[in-house]
Amino acid sequence: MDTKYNHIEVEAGRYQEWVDAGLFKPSGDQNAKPYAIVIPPPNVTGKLHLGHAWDTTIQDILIREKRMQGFDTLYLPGMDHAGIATQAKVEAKLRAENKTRFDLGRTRFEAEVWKWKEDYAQIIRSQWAKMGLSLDYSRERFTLDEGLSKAVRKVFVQLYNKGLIYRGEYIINWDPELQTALSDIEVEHQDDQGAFYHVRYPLADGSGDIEIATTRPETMPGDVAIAIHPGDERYQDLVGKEVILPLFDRKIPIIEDHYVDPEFGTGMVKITPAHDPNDFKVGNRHNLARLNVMNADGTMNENAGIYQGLDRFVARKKIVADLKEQGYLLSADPITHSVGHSERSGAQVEPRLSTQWFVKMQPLAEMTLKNQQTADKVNFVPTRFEHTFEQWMNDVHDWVISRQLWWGHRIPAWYNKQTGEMYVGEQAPEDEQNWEQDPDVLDTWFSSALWPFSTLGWPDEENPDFKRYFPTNALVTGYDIIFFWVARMIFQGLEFTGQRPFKDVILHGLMRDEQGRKMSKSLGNGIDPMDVIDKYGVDALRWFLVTGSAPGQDTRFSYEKVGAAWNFINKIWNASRFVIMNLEDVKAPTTFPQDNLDLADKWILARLNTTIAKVLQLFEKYEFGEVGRLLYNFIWDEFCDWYIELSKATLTGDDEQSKNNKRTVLVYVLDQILRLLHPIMPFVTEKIWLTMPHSGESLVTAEYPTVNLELEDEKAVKQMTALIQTIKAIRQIRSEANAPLSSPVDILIRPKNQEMLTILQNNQEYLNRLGHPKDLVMQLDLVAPKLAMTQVVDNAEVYMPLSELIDLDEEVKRQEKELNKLQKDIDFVNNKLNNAGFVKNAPAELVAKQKTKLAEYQARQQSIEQRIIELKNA
RNA sequence: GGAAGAUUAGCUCAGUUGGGAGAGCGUCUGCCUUACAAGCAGAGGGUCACAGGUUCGAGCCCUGUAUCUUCCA
Repeated sequence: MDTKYNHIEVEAGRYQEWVDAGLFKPSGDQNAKPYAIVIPPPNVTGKLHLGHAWDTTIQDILIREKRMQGFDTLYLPGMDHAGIATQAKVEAKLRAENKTRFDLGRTRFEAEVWKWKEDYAQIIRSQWAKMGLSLDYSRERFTLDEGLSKAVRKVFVQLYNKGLIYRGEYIINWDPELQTALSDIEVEHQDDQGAFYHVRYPLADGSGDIEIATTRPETMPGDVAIAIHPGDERYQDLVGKEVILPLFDRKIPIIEDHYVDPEFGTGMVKITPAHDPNDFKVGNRHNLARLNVMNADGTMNENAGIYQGLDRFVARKKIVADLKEQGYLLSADPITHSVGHSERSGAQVEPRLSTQWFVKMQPLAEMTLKNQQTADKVNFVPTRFEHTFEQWMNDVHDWVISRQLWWGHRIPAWYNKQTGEMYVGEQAPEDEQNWEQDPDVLDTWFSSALWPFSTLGWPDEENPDFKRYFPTNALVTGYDIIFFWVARMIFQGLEFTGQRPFKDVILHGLMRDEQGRKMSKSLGNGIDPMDVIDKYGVDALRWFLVTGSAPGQDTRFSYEKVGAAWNFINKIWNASRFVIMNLEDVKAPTTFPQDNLDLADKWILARLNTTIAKVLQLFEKYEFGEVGRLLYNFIWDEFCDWYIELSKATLTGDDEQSKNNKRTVLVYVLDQILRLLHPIMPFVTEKIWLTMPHSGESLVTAEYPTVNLELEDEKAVKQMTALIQTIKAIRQIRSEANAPLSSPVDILIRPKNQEMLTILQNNQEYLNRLGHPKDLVMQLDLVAPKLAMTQVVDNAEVYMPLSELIDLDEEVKRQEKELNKLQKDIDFVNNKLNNAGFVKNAPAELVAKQKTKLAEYQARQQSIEQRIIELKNA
């Protein structure tokens, strides 16, 4: 083995071996419990980013742990056709060739996108492989697969027949750049600089003017009324009158509507039903015309008069200039206001009157919220996101599902060429030639909402996968897509399968850059997980992702943190190297020696057992950060720093029996450590495991550690703690006295009692190894040397005579400082014990513990006081 | 306007039934102790944002305030 962990060598070819050996396929064992996770399908046009890396790592950890625990595990891969994103990319490619999709036509364009899709799907698969995901590729799905498309059609038709899908003309969010409808949640609001234009509208009867404030003067040609709040005393005399629309010389009425906020602006607003969602509702109430003044691409149309053909922003400038010139503009005050932008293109969203398909959300939301009151509810981790979800569901709007795109599931609705009659069905009407299919496609999320069951064969409810693995066990994703995806899967799952689609939703946070900013293309601060893997290896990346944060909490990425993960792996690598180098011909560690265990052996086995118990508990609660911390501390601090160091004393000795024992324990603990770590860092653990004696083909299917009550040993832990304290005392004295291990010094120890003396005597080789005394004296009745460094611990006093070297004053100061600290401790404990409430109310165990502590402190205090006197008299 | 999160060591962050505050990185001192110098040993460093409250006991529970962030309208 190399002296350094080399991730390239460790990872090379391994994944393919696993896949070839079929280790990622479900065992299919009918006696085992099923455990299934479906991957959140990445956009087929994209590459995986750190967010994907994060949730797939968590998924893979869960799957690998369950697989090792004997579950029949299915981790199902797949991708999403990502309508808008993919189409946009392919159109951009065509543009570079000076072509548009219209040049190709729908069929050829779709073929072009499929080609594109194949290329990217391959990239994504290779990235999954690099991440080490234990996916069953034989079940890979794509949202546009025939089976999934069938599911989409069935769902659409069924919801339509139930009256939960409808078509109608409403104001929707329109992306003028991509020229498609967007759902509410595809609109991102951001504060933009704009202006509040105050415009004078003359009354038609010449009796004066009114003042209207607007941020969108370009919609003025679409104005059909002026509204005031009913009963607004200031304007009572105006109701029923008309005003003349400036620049357009058109008369429009003044009406009353509750929508108007009399406190805001002038208390009068212009009503433009075709260009504002609120005005649209006002228009409906008052039966006003819907005057659309814009084209789909955001330019002004024929209803805009002389402004026809101008882009909406150009038109705004022009109209403002004209208003000013003709004396209608009273003022223009700069304001910062919230403006909607397309999540995809970034274009300013235009509220647009248009005929679209919608899902009626109210009944679905009610059903979903009701289900959350039952035992079949979906459990969110952390639970606070359950409230986020329910709150959104409580106030959900109808979902615009049609998109004016070519790439996606075509809406299964046909219109009769002669009669205009509409037909909705899973198949085209029989006389298809007389019908025209709706040109639009469905929102991608409409199909991904079905993902947990459509991938398992639904709507064929007899499909063995669906029967066995649905509902799935866990869904892992970022909290940022609770509304987009998680919520929709839940209500579609309930509506169509009658069950929750997954039991638990595990949400992680957002990966931010080193300064805490969101990673984004425009900032160029994104980190490609593949670069991280190239530099540090995927095991380090996985360890960082999963242990570096608390549940649901955002995390800052930094190479430094990944570097720390690398260091840990290197530590494991080298510890393993040590164990393997010392193994001789020790066999596979199926068990550990029951007899002849020394104190250190019993201790490390007990500590291992405690660690296993805690890890198992924490995994159940998805507390990966805590799992990491626990394993890190056990491996580095206890196994490496103590057990391995102590084992050297035995291994360099010549007692063959003890040496063999030691080897067996070393290899047993290492084997258990590798098993514990394998779900998190599969590559390096597999490599090491295969290098050392092992039984079985691969860690992937090896058994996960379980708690073994026989290994518990409180006494050993207590004794070992005392031994460690003593060794630390020696080291501390040496360090304080600038006496490195290489300098020969005598060590004298006065144990507190016979038990401690026995412990020390039994473990003298350990004291020698880690304390390097020239001479080691241990006596119950030891007479402390006058001039010596002293360290008092719970069960012993440790001396290092240094008559020539010691700085007496310094040593007295050091002991006084120690005494000071001790006094504070004593005061603290005394305060508790003197508090009647504490003694009465605190658990007896705790009170007893405090009493023990006090006794120990006082004993140490006495020793130190005595020592100070001796030093002063020296 | 509504909701959620954050505020803990110089920096980045943990801290899960309330019982003497931890890690990584950084800092200081000393070590090539034959697994690892990307390491080892030792040290220093925190009125847990602030103000109240509950409790024998609060980083943790409750109320309020401040600052920052996010989501929704």
